[in-house]
Amino acid sequence: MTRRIPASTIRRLSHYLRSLEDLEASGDETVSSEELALRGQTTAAQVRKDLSHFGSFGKRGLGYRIEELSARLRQILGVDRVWKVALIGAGRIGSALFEYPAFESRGYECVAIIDSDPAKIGTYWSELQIHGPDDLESLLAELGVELVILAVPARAAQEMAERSVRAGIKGILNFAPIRLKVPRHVPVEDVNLVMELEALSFAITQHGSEP
Amino acid sequence: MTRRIPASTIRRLSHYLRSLEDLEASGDETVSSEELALRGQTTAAQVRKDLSHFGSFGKRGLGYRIEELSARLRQILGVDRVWKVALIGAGRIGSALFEYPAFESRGYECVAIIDSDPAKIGTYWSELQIHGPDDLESLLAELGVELVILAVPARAAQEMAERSVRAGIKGILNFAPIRLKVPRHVPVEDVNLVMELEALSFAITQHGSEP
DNA sequence: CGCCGCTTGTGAAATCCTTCACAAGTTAGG
DNA sequence: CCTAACTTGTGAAGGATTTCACAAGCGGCG
Ligand SMILES: NC(=O)c1ccc[n+]([C@@H]2O[C@H](COP(=O)([O-])OP(=O)(O)OC[C@H]3O[C@@H](n4cnc5c(N)ncnc54)[C@H](O)[C@@H]3O)[C@@H](O)[C@H]2O)c1
Ligand SMILES: NC(=O)c1ccc[n+]([C@@H]2O[C@H](COP(=O)([O-])OP(=O)(O)OC[C@H]3O[C@@H](n4cnc5c(N)ncnc54)[C@H](O)[C@@H]3O)[C@@H](O)[C@H]2O)c1
Repeated sequence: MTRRIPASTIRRLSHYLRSLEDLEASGDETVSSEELALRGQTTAAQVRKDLSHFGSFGKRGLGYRIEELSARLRQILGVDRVWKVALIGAGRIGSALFEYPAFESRGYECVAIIDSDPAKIGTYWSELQIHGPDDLESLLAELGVELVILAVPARAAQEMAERSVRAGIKGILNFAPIRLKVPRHVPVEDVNLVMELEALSFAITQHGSEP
Repeated sequence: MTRRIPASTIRRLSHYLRSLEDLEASGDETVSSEELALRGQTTAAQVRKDLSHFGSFGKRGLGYRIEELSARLRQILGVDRVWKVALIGAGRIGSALFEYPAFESRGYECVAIIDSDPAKIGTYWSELQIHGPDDLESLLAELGVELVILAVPARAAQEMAERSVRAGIKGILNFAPIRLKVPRHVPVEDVNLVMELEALSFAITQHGSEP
């Protein structure tokens, strides 16, 4: 039942989970694929197919038990536990991310901050002291860091990625606008603002010329 | 020749454009689909197919003239001109974005900042005075704003989106973790950090259980 | 208990996207 | 001018994902 899962399915699973958390708050017990589809900008069939990749969690005639399904989704997405994260690059985007509460409330706990700026090294963000990059490998390894958020300038990103991999981390969220070269077993998610804007301007331009 | 274009094609086009800009700097005159594929983490056939959606820009036996192709890509992506952008929400993520230089250097010019915090209204970021949300519609319309970057809390996002649309804007880059409901002709790109992290933890979890 | 209305899970069909494979241009060189 | 070496542009094939459509399970009610 669990073969190769489309990336788009995973993104939708995240959506479903958020919808379920909203529903949980509002007291309902069950939800149908129809309702979930409505909130997720997709179709009921798609919801059922997405879920069917991982098993069958619903009851015919009734729908899905909200609590049960959200627990199951958390398990599938791997967010039924706390992930230890290191932030590399304590600049503008790094500080916005560090203070973003959704971060921690979703189970991503920042346990280390690393920056190369001598003016920042040694200072504290909340309880966390900012470290220089020299002892990156041992620091990450000792703390058991699994995820790295890379928010350094593009020219430093490849090196920091390689050193993080050497420290044994398991995945990278990369904000630098370059394609990182890392071993195949280390997943990388890229966040690229300029690309998002270009997708927008394309869509707008297209729209004007083709009604 | 230009039918419905896959979203993935557009993302790759952005990549090609960045690669071409690198190549431009390094003096070469032409580039092959092979070379472009190498840099873009894709295949030569994919590059040619992507481009063929929009016409034929290469010379057989030779490849693509770098300058010409990058100009053409800029045209296709709609970045051969300056887009006027408004930033709504001058908080942590808003300020990181405002100071991000890639922004302006790629033709996205911030011409207005809007925030509801009385302590921020009236203050300046660089040359730009922060406005309150009261006169949002007239402000955006007068300035001819086409793109909005929405960086307000989730609960305020839908309202700000609707008012921006009423002001005549043409697209939204949305950082709030909700699905905006806007007219079909207004494209929205969502940036959702938590979803990216969940994709990572899924990939990692999966990897462990299925070698 | 049996029927009804509802909703899931899932093969099969349809659609969308990528890869293949090759005819046809292009340049260089003899 | 002819051939060799390259490289594009593109139908057709192949693969992946989405949509369709319906059998089958479930709860409620008479
Ligand atoms: N600011 C944004 O809105 C934004 C948006 C999208 C992407 N990005 C990307 O995110 C990255 C960071 O952007 P920023 O705006 O926060 O830049 P920034 O200059 O504000 O911060 C970068 C930080 O990284 C530190 N640094 C530099 N080299 C380092 C190294 N080798 N090891 C550890 N730390 C190092 C610097 O000291 C600085 O504190 C860049 O790649 C940028 O392109 C930024
Ligand atoms: N901080 C991050 O790293 C991060 C990452 C991803 C997404 N986000 C999302 O981006 C949005 C902003 O996050 P943030 O961390 O910058 O929050 P923030 O609280 O630092 O900033 C939000 C700003 O919006 C202003 N605001 C509130 N209501 C407004 C309204 N109606 N009109 C105009 N301005 C209004 C506030 O005064 C504040 O300045 C949120 O939706 C958040 O979920 C943040």
